[in-house]
Amino acid sequence: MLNSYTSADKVLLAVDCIIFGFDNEDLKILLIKRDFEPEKGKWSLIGGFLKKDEVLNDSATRILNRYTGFHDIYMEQLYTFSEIDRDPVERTISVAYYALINVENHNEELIQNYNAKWFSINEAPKLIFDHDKMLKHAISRLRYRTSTKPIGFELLPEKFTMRQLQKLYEAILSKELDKRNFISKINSLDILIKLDEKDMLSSRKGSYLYTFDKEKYEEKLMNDFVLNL
Amino acid sequence: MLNSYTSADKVLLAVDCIIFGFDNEDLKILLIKRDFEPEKGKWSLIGGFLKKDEVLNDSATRILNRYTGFHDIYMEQLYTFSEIDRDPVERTISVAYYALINVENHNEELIQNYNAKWFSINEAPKLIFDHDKMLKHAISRLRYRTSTKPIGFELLPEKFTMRQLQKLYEAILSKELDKRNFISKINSLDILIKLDEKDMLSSRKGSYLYTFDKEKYEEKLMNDFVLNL
DNA sequence: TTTTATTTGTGTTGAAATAACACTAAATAA
DNA sequence: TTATTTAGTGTTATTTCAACACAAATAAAA
Repeated sequence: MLNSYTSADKVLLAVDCIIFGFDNEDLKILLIKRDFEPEKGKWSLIGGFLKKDEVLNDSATRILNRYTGFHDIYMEQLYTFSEIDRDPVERTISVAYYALINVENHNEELIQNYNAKWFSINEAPKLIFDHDKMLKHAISRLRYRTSTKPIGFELLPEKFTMRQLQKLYEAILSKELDKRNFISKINSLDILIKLDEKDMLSSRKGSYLYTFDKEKYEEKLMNDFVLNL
Repeated sequence: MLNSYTSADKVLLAVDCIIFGFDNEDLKILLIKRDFEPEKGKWSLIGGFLKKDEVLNDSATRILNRYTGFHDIYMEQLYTFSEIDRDPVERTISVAYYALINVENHNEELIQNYNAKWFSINEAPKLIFDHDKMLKHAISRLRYRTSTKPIGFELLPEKFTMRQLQKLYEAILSKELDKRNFISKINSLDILIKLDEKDMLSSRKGSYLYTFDKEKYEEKLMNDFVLNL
């Protein structure tokens, strides 16, 4: 029976992040053009290596911060990928995370520095290694998430219209939703505050702006629920 | 920018398995009494270390085989745990898996050798390290699984009664179900074959035995579905 | 000033799914 | 023969879900 720690093999542990954003039309992911070998010049998820005295979540946070400049990013562990040759350089196990951020207020400069770019998930280029598989997983998890947790706070601007929220759900679920049914389902969650203010940019009539009721939102984040759209 | 593989830290990667079984009454887990330090004599999930040239799934399979004697065990990766001091001996990241097996036909001898024992999930002892947390995760994942995949083939004997199947669902979901509603929902899945044979042991009247229609079952395993009980 | 075009905002209704509910049938044991 | 136990089986009310259309507000164009 193997009971000796010292005889066990050690491996490299990477963390790769699928960063989702939303531009009022499409669901997007942030990719970088790798500037080192192997696969230099190819598109890749952002990632890095786990440090010796670092918890995985902290590692993901550090990596996310490095590429976006953000602290406090919503993020969840996804799955751990371990195919032998997934990384041709050296055996590397990768723990994938996905994150949700607001496209609008992230750091342009950082994006430039890192040769990063937002892609619609439908128009994303082929990615290196097994990153395409990770992305698929992430999308599927994000879809599931819509049925058990509120979503939007992390992806939308502070104030947003009902239409924007609906577009977000449509982008994630990749299907069209009925406006009236959507509104009544969302309202039944009781997490929105209707403001006395209209957005006049997107229509002649103008549409009311909403914000999330942060307390109620976070309470739902903790305690799941069911939402069938 | 960190782009050097060689400068990254390597860590120990463990695999821990939550093995679920079912005894017609309770949902059970297989635990072992550790026979080495640290925490010698305490109850623990079965586990081991990932080998250098091994994929995580294979590692879990190997470990499951060692303790149960089974090949072809149904198994899914759960989550990766990485708290710094989760293992007091050395920094160890652990990838948790859960598995479903049939309590009846597993290897008694192996259980003896390893000081293993089945516990009802309600009566499980405190476990070492963060294994309790892993167990919680696993139960929650198993519950979710009932709503998207068929379940039972892995946990029940070849032939079983409707009541047994219901008891299994009740044990997993930890709630009582209405017999008539349960039967009609299960039947609508169209994965059972009613046999021309009765089990006379558990009642005077005797109850029909069923088996899974393996093909249909596996088709549903691949393609999810929705089952609300 | 009037007309046109565009997007918002709002309820009802039929269909489907779900949850609640109770009695008879079969067999063995007393 | 009677009593006991568990199996087997449908209906109904409630709830949820999906489909559906038109008027109101405004800005732009005529």
